[in-house]
Amino acid sequence: MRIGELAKATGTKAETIRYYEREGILPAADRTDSNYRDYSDNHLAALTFVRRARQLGFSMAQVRELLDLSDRADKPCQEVDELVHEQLEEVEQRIVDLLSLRDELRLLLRSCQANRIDECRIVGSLARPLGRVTR
Amino acid sequence: MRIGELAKATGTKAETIRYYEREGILPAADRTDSNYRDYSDNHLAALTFVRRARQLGFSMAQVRELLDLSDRADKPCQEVDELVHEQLEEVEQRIVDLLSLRDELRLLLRSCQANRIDECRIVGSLARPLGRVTR
DNA sequence: TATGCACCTTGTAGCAACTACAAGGTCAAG
DNA sequence: CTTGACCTTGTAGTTGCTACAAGGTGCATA
Repeated sequence: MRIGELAKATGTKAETIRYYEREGILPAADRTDSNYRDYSDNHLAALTFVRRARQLGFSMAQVRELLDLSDRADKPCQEVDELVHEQLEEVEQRIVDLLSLRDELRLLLRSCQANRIDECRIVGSLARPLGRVTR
Repeated sequence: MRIGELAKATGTKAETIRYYEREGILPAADRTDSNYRDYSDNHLAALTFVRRARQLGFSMAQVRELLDLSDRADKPCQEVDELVHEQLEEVEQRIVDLLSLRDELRLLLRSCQANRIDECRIVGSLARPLGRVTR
C-alpha cells in the first residue's frame, strides 16, 4: 500500500508517517519503481501500535522502548508493565494538577462582581501569586 | 533590581524574563551604566501577573489579551470574564480526556497476566486501535 | 496526445514556550 | 589582581508534529 492509504487506514497524516521513518520509529518501506513508499501489513501493525501508544500519552522515547521490548518475545514483560505504570502515574498527577487549576479558575470567575476592569477582582487576583486568590 | 533578583522574586529564570521582553510580554527595563537591566516594582507586578496567568494555563496569546484588558480600567470586565471562562472549559475538557486515558491505562495494566512478552496482553492490546482494549 | 488532477518525492521552516549554551563584559571580595 | 558570581547578546535545541515549496508520477478524460 502507498503512504496515503496507510495514512487513511491509521488516521495519521502522510507527513507524520515520513517523520516516524526519519526518526527510526518505523522501519523504512520498500520503494516502487517510481520511488513511492510501498507498505506491508507489518508496517500497518507497527504504525497502529505506535499511534495507539501515542494516544495513550506515551512519549516518543517511551514508544521506542515499547517497540524494543515487544520484539523480545521471550523476555518477561515486567518492563512493559513498569512503563505503563509510570505513564499511569504521570497521567494521574496531571489530573490532580488540572483539578486544582479548575478550582482556581472557578474561584476567579466567582470573584468578578464589578462591572469595570479596575474594580474587577479577576484582574486584581492575577497580580497576586498563586494560592492567594481568595480574599 | 537586577534580573537575577527579579527572577528569584518571581520564580522565573532570567532567560525566561529576557524572552518575555523580546516577545513584548514585558516592557523593556531601564539599563544601568554597565548595560544591566534595572527593574522597577511595576515590572515585578507585571511579571507576577504574567506568571500567574501562565500557571493558570493561559497561553501567551491569552496573557497578551489579559494584559491589554487590564490596562483599560474603564472598560467592562466582560471580556476578561469570557477569557477565564474559555480557559476553564478547556481545562475541564483536558480533565475529561485524561480521565478516560487513565481508565485505559488501568485496563491495560490489569490485562497483563502472563510472564513472557509474547503472551502479554499489553503488547497485544497496543497493536489494536483504541477502544478495543477489553477482550 | 495533451492536460488536468490527485498523489507522491525531498527538503526546509514553523509552531509554543521556553531552555541551554557560548563567548564575552562587569563588579565586589579577598 | 584574580576569582567568582553575575550580567550581556546571539543562536540553537527541545517535542511531535505540521505546512509549505518545487518538482516527479500515474491515470482518467477531452
